[in-house]
Amino acid sequence: MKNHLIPTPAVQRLSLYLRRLEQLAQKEVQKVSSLDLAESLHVTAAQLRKDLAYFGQFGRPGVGYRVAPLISELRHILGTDRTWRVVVVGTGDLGRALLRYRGFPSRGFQMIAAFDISPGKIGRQFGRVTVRHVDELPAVIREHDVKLAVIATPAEAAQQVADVLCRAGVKGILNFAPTTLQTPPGVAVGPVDLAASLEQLSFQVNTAM
Amino acid sequence: MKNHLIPTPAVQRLSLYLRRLEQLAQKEVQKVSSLDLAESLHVTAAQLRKDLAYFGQFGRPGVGYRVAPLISELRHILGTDRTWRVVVVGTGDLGRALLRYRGFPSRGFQMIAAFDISPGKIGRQFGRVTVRHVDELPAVIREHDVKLAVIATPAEAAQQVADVLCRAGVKGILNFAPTTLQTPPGVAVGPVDLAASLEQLSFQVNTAM
DNA sequence: CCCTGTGAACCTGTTCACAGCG
DNA sequence: CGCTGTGAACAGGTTCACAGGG
Repeated sequence: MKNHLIPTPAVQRLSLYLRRLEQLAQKEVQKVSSLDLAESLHVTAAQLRKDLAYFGQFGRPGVGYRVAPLISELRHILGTDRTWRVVVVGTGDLGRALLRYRGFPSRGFQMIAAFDISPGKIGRQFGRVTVRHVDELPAVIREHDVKLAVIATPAEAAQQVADVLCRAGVKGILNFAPTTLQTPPGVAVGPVDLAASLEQLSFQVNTAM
Repeated sequence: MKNHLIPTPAVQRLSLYLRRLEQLAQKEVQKVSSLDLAESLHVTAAQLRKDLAYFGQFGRPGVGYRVAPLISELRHILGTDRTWRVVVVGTGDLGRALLRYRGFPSRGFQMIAAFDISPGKIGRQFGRVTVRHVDELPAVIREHDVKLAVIATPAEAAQQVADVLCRAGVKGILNFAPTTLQTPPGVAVGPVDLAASLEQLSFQVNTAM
């Protein structure tokens, strides 16, 4: 609903809660209090309750939250109560690892196609998809109504690829290329900078000494 | 110095600035204004200036920032004006991709060893390192005075691995396993949840419709 | 009595606007 | 005159503390 009333960090934590809840469900835990759930995630109980409260009333005073229903609610909020078809562009080591990453299917993401520009890569099979030439991108995206894409190309190619993706109707891009993408309004970008992640650790370790 | 006066998001943006400045340096750009630098990164000029100002006065009024010196300053602040030795634990697809990732060495991170527990993996060569048994972890970490590690194991193994790393003296862990790690004070964790990153896009795409 | 949901207080981070220097 | 550095105003998020329901 009023999306901009909800803090972005709160939505990010929703993913964190969901992940933990699924661990609990696997252990057949039935219910959990905000305190129990929060403390294992380095979050305060009050914050967890507030985060959930942005979206509705899912708990019972005096009892806590029932695990299974809350999982369903969170999946619904995050939009992963359905399966998203995803394409991967760039089939270097990283692209291939993402194609085969086991954590995606169970969370609602299915890698349906991979693209590269190198003749040596095209036709090869990674995971359960065969690599196609980037020229086929728009056709595949339209045919399967793909809304999400992963960019795992070198930085130099990333913007071009993003342009093609946007023109073909993709609405969200997870970008592993170390460059900032320009996209039209309505297309979300999730930047993942692996080197930057290590840099942040470097900074923290450095300043703690 | 007074670390807790500096907003965490500001430090994260430092990585972003550094990345862009290195692109500019490669194009032999000599100087840049806060406005030019900021707009290509979806950040405001005022924010960029304030972020830098937390650490010192690096620009010249009327001129802007000189690219090369600012790169040096940022590297120094982030602690990447030296090379960090890093170990990777877990040599599945993702671990191997990280071992070979070309973006690390140029940003100050050298992968010096890889570890696994599966007999089939041990002894194999990935990138320029040979996979060793996890039992050798403490010895290698102490021998090379390793401060940073990457965990790319299944979730079930991650906490155990983290415990070993912490006991051996590692001070920062980049965690790709989909679980929240418990670490003693003084050990920083950088969580990277790939599925969660896609979930955030899913949420954004969903609520934009 | 336990635990949620929530307004209000608080605090952290961002934006504004301008003084001041080259 | 252009652009930085920065206090002051503002906005956004988090924590507190408690009312109220099972």
